[in-house]
Amino acid sequence: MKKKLINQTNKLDKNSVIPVYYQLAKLLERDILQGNYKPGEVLPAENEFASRYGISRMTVRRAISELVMAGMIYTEKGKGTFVAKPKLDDVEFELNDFQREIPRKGMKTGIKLLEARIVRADDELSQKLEVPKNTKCIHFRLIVTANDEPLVYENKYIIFTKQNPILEQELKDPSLSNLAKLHADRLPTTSKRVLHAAIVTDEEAAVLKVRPNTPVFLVKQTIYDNNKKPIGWGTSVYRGDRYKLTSYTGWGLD
Amino acid sequence: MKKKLINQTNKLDKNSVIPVYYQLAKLLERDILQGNYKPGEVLPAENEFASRYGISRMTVRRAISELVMAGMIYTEKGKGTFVAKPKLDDVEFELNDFQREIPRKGMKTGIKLLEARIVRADDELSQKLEVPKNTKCIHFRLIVTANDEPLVYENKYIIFTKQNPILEQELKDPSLSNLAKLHADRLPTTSKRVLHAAIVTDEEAAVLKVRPNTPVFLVKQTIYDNNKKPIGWGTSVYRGDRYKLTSYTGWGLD
DNA sequence: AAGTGGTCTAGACCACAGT
DNA sequence: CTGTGGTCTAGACCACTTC
Repeated sequence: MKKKLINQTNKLDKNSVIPVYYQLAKLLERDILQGNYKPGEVLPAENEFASRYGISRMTVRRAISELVMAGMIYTEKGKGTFVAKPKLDDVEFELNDFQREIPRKGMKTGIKLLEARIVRADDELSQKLEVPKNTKCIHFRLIVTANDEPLVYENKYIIFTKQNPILEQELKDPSLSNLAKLHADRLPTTSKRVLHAAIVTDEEAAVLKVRPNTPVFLVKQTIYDNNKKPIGWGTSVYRGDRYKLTSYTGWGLD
Repeated sequence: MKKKLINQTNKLDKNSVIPVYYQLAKLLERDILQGNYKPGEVLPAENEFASRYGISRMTVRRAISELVMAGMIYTEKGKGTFVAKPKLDDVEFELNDFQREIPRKGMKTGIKLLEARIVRADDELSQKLEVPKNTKCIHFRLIVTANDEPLVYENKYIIFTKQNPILEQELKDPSLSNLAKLHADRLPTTSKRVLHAAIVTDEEAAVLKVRPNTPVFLVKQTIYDNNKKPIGWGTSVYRGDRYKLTSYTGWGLD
């Protein structure tokens, strides 16, 4: 019988001022971030944790509840508790909602890959990705369309570490996190986005087929692995005449 | 002895398929939204709820936990459980963070009230506020400055229902929700904001002292009472050369 | 039937607030 | 001191999934 030896060196201190549920939650969080439990995998049962650590099942549930709220794991009644996949595309200001909204409004979306090639990091890119100059990177240039009208123009760079062919997958989901998964050997866990108000450059105006001085949302995104090291960087230019961001706050929203 | 009669007609159905903690949470939520418990007030103790409804204290705690997560109430160890004040200014895309960041960066902020007078609702305003044309409203025009440099230009309208003098309070917190509290007799509970990318109009450029064609964030906000009826409406123009929005998603952010 | 997570109980001890 | 919320226990029954 093969036994999982995860946590073999880890103990919970029942006499600590730190609550047991919190210790267990952090312990599990660490194991998940370290990859001892991988996304999609099932965790040991609650009763197993309870007997393994000599604590009550309710305490185990409290620990699990913490990670569920953090979005790291999820539960399925009768089946078990599973490690969630990091959602890097749920943004605070929800710019991505528009990509999902467009199909619902009866428009057909498309992705046109303008360019995908290996480049050497210049000054700006080496600084953004925290790598030496001339490091090999993959550069993607693409536009997102709705009913053949350009809506978004994107430039994305991934540190080149995995010799993968360019597949259809890129065209189905050209998000920075997906590109990183396909072309880098480190797992993306965190994403930073900065939203700017801007005016189209001449190049962007030509690609998006808009007049000069059109207002745009300019989003600069960096994705990181679990050690906070950058994996990829990119910019997205959203047509300001077609996009807006909505947010509700307060009570009674249900 | 005076007894609170709140919930006198409300019962929990222990045999329902709906969990007891959920029933209790919804019951409390309704009481809070109806104003039976007001913001800042202390709720009955957990043991009181337990004995009042004949359920375990742990179940009461689970119900309370739901509302704490929803941000409607908060707890203080040794003191009690209290009704929270609706935070209408915590925005999903966190535009307000900049108002708070500026002082931390050593700059002194100021608010300049350009205008505050009673107006009659025109077509657009009557539509936004869902009131008949010519309804009395208060109109505020103001700019927010940092080191005497204009950063934000705002126009705000509140339905006129309370005969209050213009006080210093408006200048300390000229947020739409605060203005509504001061000049309307309905409690604001919900806020909707829509963020646009835009270019300054001539009037805005003059007030903000920026060149024409400067990119800006244009935020249109509506605040509602607990019946989803609008109380106020306003627009805010943020200098795009000074503002940017940042958001982090994923794991390991702590 | 066996195993899982979801709910609930009736206690218990603790740290902290206000008296 | 009493009352409060925070934590924890050792059970229990349920609905659901899988075999």
